[in-house]
Amino acid sequence: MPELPEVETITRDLAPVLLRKKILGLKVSKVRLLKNPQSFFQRHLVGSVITSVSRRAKMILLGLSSGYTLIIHLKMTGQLVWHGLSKPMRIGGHPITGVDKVPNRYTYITLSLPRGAKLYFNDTRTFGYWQLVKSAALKSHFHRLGPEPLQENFTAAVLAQQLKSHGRASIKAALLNQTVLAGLGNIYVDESLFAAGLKPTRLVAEVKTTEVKKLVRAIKLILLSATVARGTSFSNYRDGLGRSGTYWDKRLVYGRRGEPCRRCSRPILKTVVAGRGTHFCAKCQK
DNA sequence: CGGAGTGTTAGTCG
DNA sequence: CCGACTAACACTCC
Repeated sequence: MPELPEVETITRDLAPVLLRKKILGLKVSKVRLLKNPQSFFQRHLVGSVITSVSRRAKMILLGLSSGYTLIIHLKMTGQLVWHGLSKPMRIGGHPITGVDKVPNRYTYITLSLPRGAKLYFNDTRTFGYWQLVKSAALKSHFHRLGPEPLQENFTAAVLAQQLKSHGRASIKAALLNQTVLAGLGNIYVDESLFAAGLKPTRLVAEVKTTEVKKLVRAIKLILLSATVARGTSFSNYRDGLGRSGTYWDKRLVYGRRGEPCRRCSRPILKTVVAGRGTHFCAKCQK
């Protein structure tokens, strides 16, 4: 499901309702989704207070008073849904057709919070996970992860450096690689490559310095406007304010096979690159 | 009904 | 180390 803009949106929505709240209880019906033993979660998660809510790459991070950080990865179909007693609110995640209520049959983890509030984790395909890592060890835990593309210090020079050891890969494969750059996924890689005028199959070694500059501008622009739009959603996804992510309407190539290119009117093509469905315009991308 | 495809990534193999 | 490929799983679409 979610790439950087979606996870960022979910994180921002969750922060005000989770910050400084004590975790009163934990219920798990699919232990496989926990990366540490459930007893470990009982000890270091339950009873602790959430002291920070943030994002790194496509992961949501809850800092805890126990000295641990809870890492939540939604992978393809994970959802986080917060419910308060007085003010039901749905936060994050994509719809599960015909399953509007929580908890439902895909709810595998539930946190109990003060005043009867709950945080539900639903995940149809069950690829997502929860993991506790010592907060002091977070840096080394993430040491292989690439830079955050929306940070000021992410520049063309930085991307060029990151791409250096991947000269024989396609530019699409490299951008999907989270150790090269953190947070891009299939939608925003296709959109960024279109915006930069680069064909997804182009070998990294063949990408010129001026093109890396264009690419960095494109990535920042796309991710920023997608975040402002509160992400992309198929179908009837709702964010924390009950609205849909609206980037779907702004996308220029993803999921537009056969439709006219917005720049040159030629039909958008779909192929497979790096094992993923890939959309591009043969005329506008070289 | 069967098979392909789905927003991710860890693991395997060459 | 690098990169291609696949599996993990459940569901939708054709």
